[in-house]
Amino acid sequence: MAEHGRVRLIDVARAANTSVSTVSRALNGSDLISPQVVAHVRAVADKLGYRADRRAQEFKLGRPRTVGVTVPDLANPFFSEVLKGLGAAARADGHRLLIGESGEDPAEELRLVEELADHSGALVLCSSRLSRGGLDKALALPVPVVCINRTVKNAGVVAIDYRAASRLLLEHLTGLNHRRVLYVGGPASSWSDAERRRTLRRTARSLDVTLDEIDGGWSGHHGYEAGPTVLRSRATAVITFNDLVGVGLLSWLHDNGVEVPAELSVTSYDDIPIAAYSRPPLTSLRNERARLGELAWKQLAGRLEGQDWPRPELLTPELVVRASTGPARRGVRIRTRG
Amino acid sequence: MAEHGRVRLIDVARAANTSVSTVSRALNGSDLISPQVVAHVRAVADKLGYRADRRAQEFKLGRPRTVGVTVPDLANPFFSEVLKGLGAAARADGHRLLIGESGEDPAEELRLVEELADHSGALVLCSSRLSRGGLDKALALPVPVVCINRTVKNAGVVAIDYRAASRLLLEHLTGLNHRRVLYVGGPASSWSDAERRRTLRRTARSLDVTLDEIDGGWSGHHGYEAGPTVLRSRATAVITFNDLVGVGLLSWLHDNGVEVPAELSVTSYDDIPIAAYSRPPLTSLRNERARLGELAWKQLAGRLEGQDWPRPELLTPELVVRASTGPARRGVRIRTRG
DNA sequence: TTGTATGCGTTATCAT
DNA sequence: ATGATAACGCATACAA
Repeated sequence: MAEHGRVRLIDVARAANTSVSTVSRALNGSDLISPQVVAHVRAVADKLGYRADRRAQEFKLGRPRTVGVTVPDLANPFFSEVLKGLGAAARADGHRLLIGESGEDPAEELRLVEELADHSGALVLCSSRLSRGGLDKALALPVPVVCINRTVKNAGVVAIDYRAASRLLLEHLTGLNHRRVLYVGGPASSWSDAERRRTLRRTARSLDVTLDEIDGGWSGHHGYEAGPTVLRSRATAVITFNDLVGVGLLSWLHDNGVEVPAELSVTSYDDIPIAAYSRPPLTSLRNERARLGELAWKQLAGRLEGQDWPRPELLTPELVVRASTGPARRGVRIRTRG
Repeated sequence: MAEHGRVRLIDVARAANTSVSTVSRALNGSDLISPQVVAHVRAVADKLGYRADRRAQEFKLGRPRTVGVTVPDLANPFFSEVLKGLGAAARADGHRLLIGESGEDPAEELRLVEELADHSGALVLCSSRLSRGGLDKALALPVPVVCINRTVKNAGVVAIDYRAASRLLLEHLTGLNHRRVLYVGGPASSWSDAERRRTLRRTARSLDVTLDEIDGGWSGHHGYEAGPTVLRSRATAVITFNDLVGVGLLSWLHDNGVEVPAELSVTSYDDIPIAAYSRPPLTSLRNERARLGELAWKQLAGRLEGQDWPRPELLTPELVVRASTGPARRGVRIRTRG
């Protein structure tokens, strides 16, 4: 009967001696159809191994039930967790995730966004590295957009409350008598990095802390390579862009005989799993990453139903104190070797 | 002109005073059309902000240019790297990635696979946790399937050569005079774990090494929790299922005053980035994860063009020796405290 | 070189 | 309760 590769509705209809409409209705559980026919059609469909062509269905029905997502780096557990939350929430509502990784490259992210928009009914930009202009282009696309960790108008926004985050970090450090703190920054195009810097500066001022800043990056080797500069600084505590950078820095400090936290305290944002297993375990800011994804979908779902964008949602992190932070050393640094 | 939300081909045709076919051809660069018309149509399309409905295009053209992928755990850098390689290769050939995460759950993976198959033209199962029967169902789907790190018939196969891997590991350890080795295993449904056990046993026998095994898992806390059991064992060296487990174990050992590698050597599979930054840095097996993804796509691409499945491809890992392995201790364990 | 008409697989509208 | 048919947006075989 089915001489095509795939069994179609019409094949089932023929085999069941009825019409495509009847088969369609029977399979979709329409109530205006006789139970016997439904049973019969179901049986025939099963026998033939019929599977509805979901693409054709969605094409006919309208908007694709697919959510396009961009992340800067799939290997960063922060983003994996966001994707988990987003994926679970979206799937609960019958949607799938089309994922693209920009490799921290704004130009690539823009290409990605346009490609994804062509196949998705909605877009989520995770920690977008897009330029202002790139973001405008993304928002001009004919699909609703939610930004995670970046504030924009005319879009959904879900973000970590970095103001609260930076305050937690600095208050913890001042409580340990640190007065001179160094921030090892993240990727240049990162809004999160800019925001961390802004809130750190502001809070540092209010707490009478001297804040120095250097450029860093997003991964372990950026932290490792920042080692020498960190050592030259006069700071007694370091805040790194994220845990990956923090762990890399810890590694360099160990390799060069700098005792943590006796000589230098290290702390960071995100609290990904390895923060607990690093040596020493890293004091870090825990955030509800999966929740970020979940809320992003909630905003999209509402928007797709015609509602207005809600107000930006800010998630407050929680400080997890571990062994990498301790009382500020007094006076000059003790060098144990090197 | 466009009273629908979206600008369609026919809207452009009307605005350009021509027909849909001409517009279609002009936009797709058909050669049998006059340059002036092409220019005119292009201009009109741009002015109207026309974007082709890629879904309709693909629907019309046939097979969806989407590759469905399942991974057990998005947060494991091993899988992120595979996804990077796969995504890059697929995208270079005009395909996208539909990603699903099973959360290490075979039943969930099966649901996922069927859902993904409905929207994809091909499937890649990464370290599938599917039961034998589940796998059969997956292979019966009307799309070609490639398995990464799992061997099956009638499908593409790309995997790490665990035989070579286990040999590298054990020869390294015997070179350091270890004669009693403990393997801390992975998830029960993992083919990779079974394969690691099988090849370790076999190689251990040939090298006259006593191999003990305990159950573990896939993440840091599995390693941490294996600590007490590891300590009770008489082994002088431990091999963990992967680096995440290894790092967790290292953390427990440190917390409990066991010196690595003086008292116990620890080594592992995968060499994810944190292996280099753990304390001590972890001796591990580096593999070309991104390449796994790349090769998976190559096999799929060939298959989609009608070729037969090629022979399974095995990637040989490389041992990266770091500070977590050293000469076997002699006699009983020295307890520094506890 | 361009336009008209058909079909991809499905759902929904309109008859019956 | 069921069947014939139009339509979703596009590409293309065929006609002109």
